[in-house]
Order: sequence, then structure tokens, then C-alpha cells
Amino acid sequence: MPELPEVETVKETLKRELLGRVIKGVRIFYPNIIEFPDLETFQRELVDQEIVDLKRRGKWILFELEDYYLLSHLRMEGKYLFRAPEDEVGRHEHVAFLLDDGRELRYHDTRKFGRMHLLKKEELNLRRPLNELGLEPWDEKLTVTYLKEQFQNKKIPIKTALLDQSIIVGIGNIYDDEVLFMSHIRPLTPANSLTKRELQAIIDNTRIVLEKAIHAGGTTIRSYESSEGVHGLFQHELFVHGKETCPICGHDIVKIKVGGRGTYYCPKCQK
DNA sequence: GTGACCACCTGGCCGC
DNA sequence: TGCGGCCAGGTGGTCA
Repeated sequence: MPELPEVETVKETLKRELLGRVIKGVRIFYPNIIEFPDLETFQRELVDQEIVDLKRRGKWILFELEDYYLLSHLRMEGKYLFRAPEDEVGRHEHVAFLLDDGRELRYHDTRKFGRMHLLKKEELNLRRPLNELGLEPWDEKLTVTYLKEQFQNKKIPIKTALLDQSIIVGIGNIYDDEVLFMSHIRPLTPANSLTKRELQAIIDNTRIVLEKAIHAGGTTIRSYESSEGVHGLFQHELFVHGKETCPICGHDIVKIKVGGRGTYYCPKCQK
């Protein structure tokens, strides 16, 4: 399940392969992946566009083209693979981009949850999905004051609030648990009841956890791997998510459901 | 405006 | 062995 560090890893891996490449054709095998615009426009407008850069915003990968941005969200299990055009199209390969070097970049997604948008460059920050995103974890505007304001009317559990991409982008279910563990905060604590000290801890630990995870190449829990099939190593450094015993105090880790998500915490370390 | 719930999907796992 | 049911979870839509 790609979160910000996994997306960053995929983006960097793809960047090494794709800079300067020109898209010569697009094949779509599962139309629902393409959210905007219509299929015909998507296929037509991508042809002869050079890939000039790859960026990331939250969990979105941005393929910067000459006239457009191709946005790709991997959701749960999306990944990119390079294949020869004549290779058989796999059951879970849903979109294929023919490149000018003869290879084909294929979007593979077992559960078909991933989505793509093709936006004109000037529209990028004016419409969904990017105009609805909150701050990047390293944005200097991410402060205690900002979180206080965002959370002031939110009685929802802090676990749920941190998953809200309109406040902070990039945190998913795994790193959410880790950030709250490091901050000694229970997941069910109402977001609007947190102290300034706790909010600062969340900001600091979000940055620490995500930076460490990026450095480790992301987390491999179930099916995530980068475009070259490289598995992340951060799962070896997780404190609570998917664990049975607290690595700090030895207490049993408790698993509950918060907002429908499997949530792990240590009842002794997180008060 | 807020929050709860559901749909989208398929593979893996478990119990029978 | 085979089958049915449940679970995993990021996001958008709907409804109260």
C-alpha cells in the first residue's frame, strides 16, 4: 500500500528511466483507471509528448510533459513495469505507454483502485485532485498553529484526522500508527483535544518517520514494490503497525478499528 | 460543515 | 480439495 515514501521511491526510480523519453502511443485495457479526461482525449493528447520531469505531490506521481501533467495515484497496489510491446499483456496490466526507445511502460494494479488524470499545465493547481490537497510534511507552513486551526472543529480520532489528505498529505495507515506511537498519543484521542506539545510532536515525528522510510526505500507490507521490483526495507523499522509486542516496553500491542482501519498501538507507551 | 457509511476491487486467509 | 465469507485499505460519493 503505497504511502508517501513508496511513491517517492517509485517516482525516483521511474525518473532515471523516463527523462527525455517521448510517448508514442497509449493502450488502455481497463478504462476506469482514467478518471479525466475522456479516453479518446487521454490517448490522443499523450502522443508525441516528451517526459521532461517527474515530480510528486502527496501520494500522486506527476509526469511532467511538454504541455500536460499526467497524474497517477497508485492507491493500494499500483506499480509500474517495463515490458516489450509484444509481451503478453498481464491480467493486472491496465494501461500501457509505448515509449520512443521501443519499451512499454505498463501500469499494473491488482485491485484496479489506481487513478490517472491528464491536466493541461495551467490547470494543475486549479482543479481536482491537486487543488484539494493539504500541506506537504516538510512545508514550513505546517506548524502547531496550522494544525490547531485545522483540528479546532474536529472531534474525530487523531488517527482519522491524520489520514485526511486535505490537511497533511502523504500519511497513510501504516505511518499514521508509527507517528502516533512515537508521539505517545492514543489513536482514538479527539483531534481537537491535542495540546500544542502533542501537535508539535506529531509534526516532528511525521517528518522523522517519512524521511527514514524514504531513505529505506519505503515499506513492503503486502504487495508494494517500486517500478524495478525493488522492495522497501522500512518494515523492519516499524514499531507498532502489524506488531504483537511493543519493542520499547514489551507490552502487548493492541489492535483496534478506527474509522474502519486496522489500527495498532501500545497501551503502555501511548497515554 | 461534519462525520459515518459504502462502493470500488481482488487476493489471501480461515473455517467448514 | 473446494467453497463461501471476511479482511485489507485510499479515496470519492452519498446521506443524515
